[in-house]
Amino acid sequence: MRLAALAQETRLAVFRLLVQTGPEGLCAGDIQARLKIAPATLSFHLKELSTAGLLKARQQGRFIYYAPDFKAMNALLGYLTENCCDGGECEVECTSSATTTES
Amino acid sequence: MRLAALAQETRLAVFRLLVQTGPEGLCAGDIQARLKIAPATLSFHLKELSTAGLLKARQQGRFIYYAPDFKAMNALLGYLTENCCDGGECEVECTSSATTTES
DNA sequence: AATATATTTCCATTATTTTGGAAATATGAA
DNA sequence: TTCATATTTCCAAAATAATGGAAATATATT
Repeated sequence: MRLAALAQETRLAVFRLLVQTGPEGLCAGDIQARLKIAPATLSFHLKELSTAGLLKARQQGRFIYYAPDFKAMNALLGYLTENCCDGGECEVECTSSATTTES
Repeated sequence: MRLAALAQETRLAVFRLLVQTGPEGLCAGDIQARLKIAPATLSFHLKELSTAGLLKARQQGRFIYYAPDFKAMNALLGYLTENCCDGGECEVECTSSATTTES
């Protein structure tokens, strides 16, 4: 379940960081350094997010880069909009331009 | 955390049912009958959703009606769109008209 | 091959969430 | 007041998830 993958402090933080970073992504070590998470723990969450389809991983040398899968995120938003925002005054709008949201 | 409230099978089912039902809502007993959940369990989840701000409850006689809080749902979608769908090709669109999604 | 670094897997521990029976509370009806 | 129904709270058991140290794996460098 994609929702469940995002519904966890640490994972949401990781995902947000990666969204901010953009499509190039960050390698595990960088994420670790930025968010101060034990390697094993981070690895666990990265797998969780990847399994859910929210992250794409690409190996580069001995680094593994993780980047958000925007398509998946769109699908999730689509699902929520369709199934959980109907019948009502739904008014979601996409700010395609970076809305620089400080942590 | 609102995400966490929705990120649970049973609660998502409850919320979807209520969204389908509309602003009048359903009383606990009806939800219970439809989704076949033990009363104590349902009560627990309803509280969870209410606490998260996703449901509004109104008492009517000895029945308690629960209805989705569409504003809260919009806020959640807004948050996700802002924070988790930036930098990318985000293209969420709201289908304000009922898109009859069968369970 | 030996060494160094990046990341993951293994695994046990701890923490959190979910579940539902039974008792309690609330409201209404007779 | 007594009885019936709706819902919740209490509480303990069961299930699931998160954490991180230590060992394993993978890749690169010398």
